[in-house]
Amino acid sequence: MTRTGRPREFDKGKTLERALELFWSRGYGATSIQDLVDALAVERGSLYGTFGDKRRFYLEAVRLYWQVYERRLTAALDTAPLLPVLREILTHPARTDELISEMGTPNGCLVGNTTAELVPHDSEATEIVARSYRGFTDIVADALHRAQAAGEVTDSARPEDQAQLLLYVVQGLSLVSRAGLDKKAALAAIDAAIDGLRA
Amino acid sequence: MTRTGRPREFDKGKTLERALELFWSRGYGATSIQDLVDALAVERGSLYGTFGDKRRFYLEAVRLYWQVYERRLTAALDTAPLLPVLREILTHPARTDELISEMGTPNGCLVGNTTAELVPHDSEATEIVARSYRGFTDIVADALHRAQAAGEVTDSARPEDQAQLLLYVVQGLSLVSRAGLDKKAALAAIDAAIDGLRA
DNA sequence: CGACTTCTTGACAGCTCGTTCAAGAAGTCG
DNA sequence: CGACTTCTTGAACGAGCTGTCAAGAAGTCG
Repeated sequence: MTRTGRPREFDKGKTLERALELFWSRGYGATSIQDLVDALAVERGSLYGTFGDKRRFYLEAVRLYWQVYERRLTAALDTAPLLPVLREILTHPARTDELISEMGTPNGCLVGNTTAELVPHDSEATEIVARSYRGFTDIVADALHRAQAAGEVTDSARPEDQAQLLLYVVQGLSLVSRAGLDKKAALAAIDAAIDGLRA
Repeated sequence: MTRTGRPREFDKGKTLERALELFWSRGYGATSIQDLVDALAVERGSLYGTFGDKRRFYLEAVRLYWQVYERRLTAALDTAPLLPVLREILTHPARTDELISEMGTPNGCLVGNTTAELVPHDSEATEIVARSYRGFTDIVADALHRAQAAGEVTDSARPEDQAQLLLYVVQGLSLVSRAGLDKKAALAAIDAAIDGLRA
């Protein structure tokens, strides 16, 4: 029996979501505990008591991010025709409306950012992002498989390989766009990729 | 006239190259001045006197990286047929043999790594990587233009758009591969991309 | 040789950061 | 109320970092 003590004064879930936004926009290393304390209105000791150290806190945020993204991706791709939706997803890689209020994504894809910053030297982070990538390709490959069967997508390549290629495209777009997004050029490139999938 | 004083005891160019390797493999933030001092066998004061502060040092290394890569890319793409070479470049994004002795690249593409770590909040870094990306797409678009004229590459999309897409693919591959490279899957995805360019 | 310039060395200041911890506050239960 | 548990607060610690600087070494030039 856990004898109940003083109740927590903040919402753990909401706090994790807000920390996710901060980590997302600034990255792991550039987000200090003090930044979190200021933004979350929760003191250091409480953060440590609730979430463990900074690294565990961050990894928990990444897990949440992927969890939400995976659910939205699965839902979005369960439709026909597939290619228009796929195009939309590529151009808005993380339209996770449930999580962030602003229209644009703070800074590309959090999984990609984590890869650049912590992988491969942090093995737990490596496992999380590897699983996320595998999840993405599995979901997309499933959808492409259906779309191939429906005659919408070319079967000149296996769905898994097409999905892997799309993963590269999303992550590349997300990364390169940080240096300044030429929307016209980006859209044209995405269209070229989508056209390459057409049957 | 500059009265000559005590001569420098280390080779500036070689030192920059070795610093590049270190920055490449560990990233900007994770490479401390002490790491550089140990690896380069040059004391702090000399580094500061020769290269300015850490940030300028790093940006100089990135400039060198791109300079070498650009030269090799231009040379490599000046050939026909284009697609086999393009495939090779995608799968070995930074085979800059002149710079590194080992076969594999220390850690993806340094320009991509810089993008993830310093862009957009560092404006000088942003300009460097943006110029590099533009250089890449210019060179590749030129080659694709020739290959389209030769009937090797499909003209269903503009060469610039195809080049932009290839930039995304290289950077995406470079990033995602940090989480563990499934060579079979990666090659198959690249092949799918190359096949999509075929006329 | 002596004046002058530049490079080398490594100690040091100053700062930021992650993490800990003791003291107190806010609950529950008997 | 009093014992017990858990959460809160914020000061303090120690580690690691970047950048500086004074003293000395190694050259050139007159």
